[in-house]
Amino acid sequence: MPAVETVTGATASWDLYERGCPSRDLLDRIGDKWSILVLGELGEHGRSRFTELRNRVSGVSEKMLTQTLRALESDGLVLRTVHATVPVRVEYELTDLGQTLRAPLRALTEWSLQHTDEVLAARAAYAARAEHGA
Amino acid sequence: MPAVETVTGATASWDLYERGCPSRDLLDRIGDKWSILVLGELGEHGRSRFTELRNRVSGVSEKMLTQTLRALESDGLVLRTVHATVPVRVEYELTDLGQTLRAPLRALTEWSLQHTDEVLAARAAYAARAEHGA
DNA sequence: TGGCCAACTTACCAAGAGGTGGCTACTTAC
DNA sequence: GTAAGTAGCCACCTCTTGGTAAGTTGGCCA
Repeated sequence: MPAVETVTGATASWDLYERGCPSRDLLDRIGDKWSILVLGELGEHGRSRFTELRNRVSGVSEKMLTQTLRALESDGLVLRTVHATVPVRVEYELTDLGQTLRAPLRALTEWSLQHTDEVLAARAAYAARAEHGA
Repeated sequence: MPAVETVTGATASWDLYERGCPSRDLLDRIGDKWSILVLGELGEHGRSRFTELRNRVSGVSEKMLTQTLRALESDGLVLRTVHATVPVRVEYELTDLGQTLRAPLRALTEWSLQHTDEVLAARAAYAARAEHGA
C-alpha cells in the first residue's frame, strides 16, 4: 500500500489510482468547479475581497463561496486576512503554494476555452448518431 | 482573450466566469474525479478494455465507469470500439482531441502528487489553529 | 440444459451538494 | 429611528451524485 512518511520530510510515494489516496482527494478538491474559478480569479486579479469574488465569479452563492474559500484556506492555498476596520474587510489572496497551482490550472482552463467548439461539435455528432441508431 | 473559430467561421468568445458558459461546463466535466483518472489511465496505458480500466482505477464502480466513458465518448475525447468477437470485447482509447488533454491533465496530477505533503501539513495546522481558537 | 463470460443496464436507496432566506454585529448615512 | 452595507453563519429543503446489487444479451462449452 502507499508508503507515507510525514513530517520528517522523507519521500512519500502515492498512487492516484489507489482508492483512499490523499493525492486523489486533493485532486478532487482542486478540480472542483468553484475552486478552479476562485483560484483562477485570485490568480488573475490578485488580492480580492469577498464581494469582489462573489461578483466576478458569476453564479456562485455566498454559501458556496464561503465554503470554497474555507477549504482552500485550510489546504494552505489561500490566505485570508481580516482587517478590523469599520465595515469589516476581508481579503483573500493566493499563498506561495497557491501560486504554484496557477500554471497547471491555467493550462486546464485554456484547454477548456480552446476546445469547447470541438467538444460541442462532437456532442452534436454523438447525439445525431444516437438518434439515427434509435 | 478566448477568441475561437467555430465551424461556421464565426468567432465565439467565452468567459469562464460567466454562468452558463459552455467552457465552464466542459471544465467541470474534465475536472471530474473519475474523468481525470480514466483519461490518465488511457493516456498512460493506451488502448484498454473495460475490465482493465475497472481494475486499474481502484474504487470505481461499473456504473460510474460506464457513465464516465460515455460522457468522454460523447465529448469526443475517447474512442469506443466494439469487437464482435465471442465474449464481446470493447476497447477504449484517446482520440486526437483527447491526446491534447494529456499535458494539462498531467500537469495537474503531478502537482497533486508533489504537493500532497504540504497540503496535509496545512490542514493539520489549520485544524490545530481552529481548535486553539475554540 | 444450464451456466458462464464481458460489458453493460436498470432499480433502488442513502448521503451529500448546494440553493434560499433569515440572522448577526457594527457603524455610517438619511 | 431606520436603512444600508460587509462578511458571513445557520436551518431548512430539494435535487443530484453515486454506491450496491441484480438483471441482460448472446454465443459457447461441458
